[in-house]
Amino acid sequence: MKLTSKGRYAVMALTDLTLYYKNGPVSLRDISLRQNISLLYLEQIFLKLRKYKIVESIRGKKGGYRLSRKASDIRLSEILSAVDENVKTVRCIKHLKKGCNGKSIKCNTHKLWDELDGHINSFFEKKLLSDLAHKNDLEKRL
Amino acid sequence: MKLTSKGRYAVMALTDLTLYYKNGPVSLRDISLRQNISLLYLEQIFLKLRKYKIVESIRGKKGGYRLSRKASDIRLSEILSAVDENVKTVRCIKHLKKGCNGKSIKCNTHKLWDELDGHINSFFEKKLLSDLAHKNDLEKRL
DNA sequence: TATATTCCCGACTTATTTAGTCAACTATAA
DNA sequence: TTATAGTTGACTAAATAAGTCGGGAATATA
Repeated sequence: MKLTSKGRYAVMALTDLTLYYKNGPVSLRDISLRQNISLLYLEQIFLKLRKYKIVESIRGKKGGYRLSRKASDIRLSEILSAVDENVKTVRCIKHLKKGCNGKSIKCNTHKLWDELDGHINSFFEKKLLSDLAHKNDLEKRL
Repeated sequence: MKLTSKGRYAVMALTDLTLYYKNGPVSLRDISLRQNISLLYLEQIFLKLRKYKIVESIRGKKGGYRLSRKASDIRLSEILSAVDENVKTVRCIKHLKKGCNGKSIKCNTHKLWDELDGHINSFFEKKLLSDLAHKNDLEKRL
């Protein structure tokens, strides 16, 4: 089990965005340089974040992105599901085809994976973007 | 994030083993047939389970495997780590190379992943093999 | 002792997913 | 009118996971 870098990057980038947003929007170029994430890859990621209304885009020169809500209103679970890091460990569907109908021993372990899903999801639902972005972290570095 | 099928199979197979063990050892062939998991793949998995002293093997005709301890003494975390499902979401090492030293904003999110690791690990540490294998599940099907 | 069964083990192939790139476009500030 | 920055789909490369193969060793039983 692992979290892929896409979700990690999304969280990192949004933390950066939260910290560096002041008056104007923050460009991906800047985030890319600061966080050392490929610009082209960031574009892919922010496309999804925009579709899920986590960020808003401003085009053109001086353009960039800004959060569409307060950081304290954005759950990490939303971010991860936006970039398709679906915290869904196992789907029974595959097995159904082979005779797993929820009654047989084959399904003995399903409840376990369901519980696990719930366990992980609740972790990310409790965490807010604002929990990660502390202004003082930023100031220390300047 | 997802749990791979290797870990899933390991848990399924051991649940099966627990339920079907009576006097003699249980062969992988039987588990393979009941759980619909490739025999060759099971061999791979049980090799690791044996190395980690979760099961013991009995060779030869009428051979097979048995648990090396009571099911109530086997944590799921052991099973998963045996088959290399290391529940380690992110290692900072990769990033260190690119300048992540635990102080910069790049590491802002690390604490998060560490917490997540702990959260998931504690889930699997609390769960025992015996929690999954209930004799009555078996009897219902006979 | 011969044979079938079962575990043992490394190497190999294939499939799937993730990570990252490219090219061509649209909008807008200066 | 030009440089900047987001938009989009398609593409490639790399990594990982899943699964297979072939040959070997141990042992119960006939």
